[in-house]
Amino acid sequence: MSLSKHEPQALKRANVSDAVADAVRAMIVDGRLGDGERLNEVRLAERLGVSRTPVREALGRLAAEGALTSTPSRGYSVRPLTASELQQLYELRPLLDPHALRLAGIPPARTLDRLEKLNRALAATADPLRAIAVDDDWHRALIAHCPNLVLVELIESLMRRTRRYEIALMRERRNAVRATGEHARILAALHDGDLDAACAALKRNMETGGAPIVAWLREREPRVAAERAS
Amino acid sequence: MSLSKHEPQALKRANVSDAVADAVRAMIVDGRLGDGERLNEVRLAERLGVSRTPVREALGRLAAEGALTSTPSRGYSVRPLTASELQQLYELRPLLDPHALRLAGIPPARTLDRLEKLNRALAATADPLRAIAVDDDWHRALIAHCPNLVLVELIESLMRRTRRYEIALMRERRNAVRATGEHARILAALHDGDLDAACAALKRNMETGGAPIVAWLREREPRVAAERAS
DNA sequence: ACGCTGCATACTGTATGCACTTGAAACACC
DNA sequence: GGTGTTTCAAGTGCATACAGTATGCAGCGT
Repeated sequence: MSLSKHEPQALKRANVSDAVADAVRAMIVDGRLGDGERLNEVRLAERLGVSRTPVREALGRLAAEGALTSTPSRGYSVRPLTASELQQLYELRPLLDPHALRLAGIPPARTLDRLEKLNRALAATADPLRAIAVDDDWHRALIAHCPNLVLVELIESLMRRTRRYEIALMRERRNAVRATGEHARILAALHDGDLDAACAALKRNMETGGAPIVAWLREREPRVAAERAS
Repeated sequence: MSLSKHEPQALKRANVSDAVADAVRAMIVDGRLGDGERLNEVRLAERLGVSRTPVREALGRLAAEGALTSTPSRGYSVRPLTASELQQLYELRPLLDPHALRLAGIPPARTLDRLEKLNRALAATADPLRAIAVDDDWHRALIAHCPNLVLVELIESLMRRTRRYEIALMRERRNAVRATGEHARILAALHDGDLDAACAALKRNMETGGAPIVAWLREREPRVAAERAS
């Protein structure tokens, strides 16, 4: 791990604690902090060049978000997701995303253009990590016009909670599975003005999306548990 | 520290900050803290007999949960829900609850017994505030066997976020609207082993449930805005 | 009388210090 | 050699102290 001991990272945001929260969030999703890893408050504070207080606040908020767990007198650690919990997260998307799309209705032309552009970018992107971000953006754009913002925020939250494992898988297996074909079918239905068909296709897309990641974690889980036991 | 002459909260939990979070949560739902009200850290700390540090941690976590908002240099305040946001919360229940029930399947006999008992208690409860709790319990019990715990937790979170307004309405209008009839229809379908019918009835139940609260807030909203402007 | 400016106060945001708990290594004992 | 005990270091949890910022008010000027 690259640690610049004395000069902290940018920490641009107004509140220091928000900045710390962002920094730790980033560490979690991109794998610098592994599953179940314990966070040392003083080291974190030193590394970021701030005191323990804003660090503790940030960690508390991340715990409230579900990214960390706090065990009494032992501080915070990265909350590991079980394979079954990850599966449950993915199982909600076939329910929520089509509903959001139905509420959003057929997107306007400029959004359809953007969706096609994003899908071409997805096909063209070599970096699998970048592909994950583009895929997320595609789904975000698809439901951008949904009037139920609580639902949109909910879907975003599901995406955030699963992203860490998608990235971890992509780091191991370099071959990204792209859903460009399924996206194209959804777009075709939308162009035809067939909202029902688009929602059905989106549902299928969401049903298949999570399977490889869950399978990967399920296969990997016993190994991790064994490591932890030793 | 001056021993508090008035110590309203037990503060039982192991962590002080958790206890504070619970206390503030309770203050919000039962109306001691009104919409948009600002929280003074020192007064809160004194009243609960602790220092500011755990208070700040608790407030930060409540903000992460969405119960409070933090405005820079002005601290935390109770996050008011707009009528439309409240409506969006209620609009998700007809989607989520039936799905959870379908995943749960027909409940075992002892759960059905419990549901009928709760429904009779709902009909018999005079106190409208107690009735809200019983109704929530009924819906919790209905989906208790749902294997997707993320979904169950999600529904609980929606219940928490709306409860404050249900209680506020019940305080004004003392007449509670009981859904015992709709519950009975759902139970009848479950007794018949007809899961589809039960889910459909539950969907209707959820579609009608939120309307009066949303209407109440929508009617009340301009008045509140005017008060705040003055 | 009205508005503007500067000051005082209150409160938030951050840092630091202290006590207590926990985990583990060293040690004694079996 | 293995096991139970003691001691000690590391680290969290809470309290307090300090600094920066917004807000209300008084006084001044017009």
